[in-house]
Amino acid sequence: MTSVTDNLNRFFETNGVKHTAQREAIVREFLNLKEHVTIDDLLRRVRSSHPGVGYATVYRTLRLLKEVGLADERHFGDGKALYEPISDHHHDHLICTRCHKIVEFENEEIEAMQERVANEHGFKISGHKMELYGLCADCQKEEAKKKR
Amino acid sequence: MTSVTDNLNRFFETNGVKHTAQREAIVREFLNLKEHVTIDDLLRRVRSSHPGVGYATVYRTLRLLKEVGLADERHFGDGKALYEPISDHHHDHLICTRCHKIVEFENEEIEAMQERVANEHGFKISGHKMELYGLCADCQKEEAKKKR
DNA sequence: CTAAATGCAAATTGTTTGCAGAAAC
DNA sequence: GTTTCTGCAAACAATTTGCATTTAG
Repeated sequence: MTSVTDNLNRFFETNGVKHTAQREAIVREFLNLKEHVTIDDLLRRVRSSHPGVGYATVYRTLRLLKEVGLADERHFGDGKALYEPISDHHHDHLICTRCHKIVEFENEEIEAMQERVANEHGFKISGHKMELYGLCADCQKEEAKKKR
Repeated sequence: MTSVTDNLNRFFETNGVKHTAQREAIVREFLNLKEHVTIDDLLRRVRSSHPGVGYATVYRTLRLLKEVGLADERHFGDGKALYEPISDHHHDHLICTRCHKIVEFENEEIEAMQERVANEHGFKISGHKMELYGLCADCQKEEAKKKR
């Protein structure tokens, strides 16, 4: 089980990556996330302890994190990208189309089947994204109300 | 089974949508696609028969198609959006991370299981996206060569 | 001392919008 | 005739890059 600190060290040990205060702040803040962030979210958090950090540095650091395999970037349709730390166990997303709540889940069986399908097409899988869209329990109720 | 012409008619019958030459060209070209296109791809195709059509018109028409439920927009990581006609049977994507080849597939079992997982979380599903990333057969060979 | 990182502003890219003229209905 | 389109150019938003300066190793 890799801890946040492990990953942080792993990050700075990568070839010629220098250890600066702002990187430390960004990477640490990011790796502790359990949720998705936009660049602005992350920058805001980082600035609360390190004012003066610029957008460019966050973008650049996030790109590094992606390259090292510690961050995942996604686009849920709305303009801006969302980032999340790649955690030990992979998970997928259930997204409510009404209130935009996001629930994470994982399911071994589905993953196994994905593997099989990929093999049938000659692919060797390295990752995947799966998003299920629909109404969450609360919003189903709300929708039912509206119809009355 | 809805045909291209059915969908084309359906499109122009939508509330106050006017029937213009450029729309006809764009929509027809688009609905006949079996693959994904970028805006540029589509514009290029359309211009071969209707030169002078502008980007804006393609963007606007594609937005309409999305609203009417005839087009699907996605972002596979690279900057630009890809569009594809929504066909009768849903499918998912296998994407080669090296040559960017895209293979479509469908799998009933996985879909059934997605449904089940969603139910467990109280969700009522209306759609999903699933993308498997990895190396296609050809690129696996290429990669093997490189290592020698 | 040297190579790499920072912050800023300017540049780029993909997409959207305002508007005057042109078509559709 | 009125409303909806079109094409263009200008506007925008997200992200990237160039560069002078600072900082880590």
